[in-house]
Amino acid sequence: MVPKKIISDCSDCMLAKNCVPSGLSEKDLHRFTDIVSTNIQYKTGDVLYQQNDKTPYLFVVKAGSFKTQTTTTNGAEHVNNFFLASDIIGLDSAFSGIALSTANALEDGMACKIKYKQLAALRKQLPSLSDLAVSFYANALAAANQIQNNLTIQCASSRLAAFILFYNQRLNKHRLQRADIHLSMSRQDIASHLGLAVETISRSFSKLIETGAISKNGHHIEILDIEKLEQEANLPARQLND
Amino acid sequence: MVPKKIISDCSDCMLAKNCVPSGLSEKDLHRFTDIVSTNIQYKTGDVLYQQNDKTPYLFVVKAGSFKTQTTTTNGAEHVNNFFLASDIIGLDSAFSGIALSTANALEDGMACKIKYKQLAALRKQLPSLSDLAVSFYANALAAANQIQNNLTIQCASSRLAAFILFYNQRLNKHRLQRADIHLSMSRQDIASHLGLAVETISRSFSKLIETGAISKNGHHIEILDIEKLEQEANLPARQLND
DNA sequence: CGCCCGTTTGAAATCTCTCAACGGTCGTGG
DNA sequence: CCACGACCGTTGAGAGATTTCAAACGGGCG
Repeated sequence: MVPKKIISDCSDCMLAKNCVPSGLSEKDLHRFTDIVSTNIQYKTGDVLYQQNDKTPYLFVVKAGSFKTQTTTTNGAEHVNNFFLASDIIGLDSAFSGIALSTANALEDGMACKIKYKQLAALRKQLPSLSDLAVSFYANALAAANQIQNNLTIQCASSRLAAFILFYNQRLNKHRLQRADIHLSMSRQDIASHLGLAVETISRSFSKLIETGAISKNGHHIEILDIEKLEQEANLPARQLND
Repeated sequence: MVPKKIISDCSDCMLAKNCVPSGLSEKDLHRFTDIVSTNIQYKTGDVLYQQNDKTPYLFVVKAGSFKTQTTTTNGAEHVNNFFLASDIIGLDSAFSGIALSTANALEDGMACKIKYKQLAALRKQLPSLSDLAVSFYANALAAANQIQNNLTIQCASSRLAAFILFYNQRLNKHRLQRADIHLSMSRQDIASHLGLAVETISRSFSKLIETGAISKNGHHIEILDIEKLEQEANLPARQLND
């Protein structure tokens, strides 16, 4: 008997259309399932790979959320990115094989682990995978540019507003359009990601609540007035904070 | 007669080892030269492509320097990136075919223009090009992460120091290790890129000069003490500015 | 030579950072 | 079951940095 179960792991996957299988014909799918370990469980804090270590894998987030962070020479840490369902972790590192950052789980979740070299070999044989790889990278690059833009917003509460909008937009890619957000990362992680102090993050949340743009209960955020939030994110510089 | 000249354009190119030809055998090179316009001249301010326009091309910088910038909904502009010799412009846009930013020349220079769709077709036929494409994207992604990290540096003069180091590092990829830098962009461009006010950029330059890390004459910078500059770039937060 | 633009410098206003204290949650241990 | 401590998040106050507005300087160009 053919091991049908392994194949169905990917063919039944809700996220297959955003993952490698979308670039494969049904008859080639098994060539991918041979090099992927699906549905690996991770608990809060579990590490996918460590900065400067060898990383022979790409990871696709199936459930939960993850973050990548880098430690600079002086010991300071910076959270580079957050990853949600269907996001691919390790695109910047897998090609060279050396991890540029440390990746770990923000909450209990699942991810699929792909052997990068073998995926590259497959890509060279199957033209459709080549386009898919490029599209993954192009999307990651576009997202990085978006984050860059957000980081240059001067006003702290605007930067936070932009972050919330960006996060919500990514959440809504894989669910019905909603306005409630579960922020799985700590305030410290948000602060590090946005280049602000923790206290400033806290105060910025309060400010966004005061204006009526959002409401908040712990790590649970609700967007009450998305237009107001967008307007808040687009403030030209430091000002209008009363 | 075969149009030998066009082929030699790329085979004689100093930057060929960093460009598409490095992924091609000699016999396949003509297939690339058919889809590239080499050594197009650009004058200061010339636009390669405009945000939201269709962009069927990738550009490889041959000489001079370029920038990409995005205009947000409120009209604010942000300089995303600067491009030097051998850099590829348009990786984020070419796949979708819609420009995410506007690209233009910072000074008189040259670039080679590649028809993206035909390059993609070629990539699907030639496995070595597939790896090359991924390596280009992985490098671009790593650079974007580096810029992200620099943007979260709190102290303005540290952020500028990190920018200068990053810029110098990129310049030195294609020249003998040197310490003199020609900054072809305006202070306004640097300010926009780093998310600071123009005046702050100016003052930060003065600060770096006072410490003896660099000297400056208009757009010409010289790194006098690279260790001091690195130390300056690694300051933990806002402080030590006297 | 004068004008325009980009850059630099000065001073005041504003925002963020830092330090500090407080409240709340959670897990542990008595 | 409750008390305690640790950790996270919030709020307050002062110090410090950057922004803003303003003006002066300098080089390039007509």
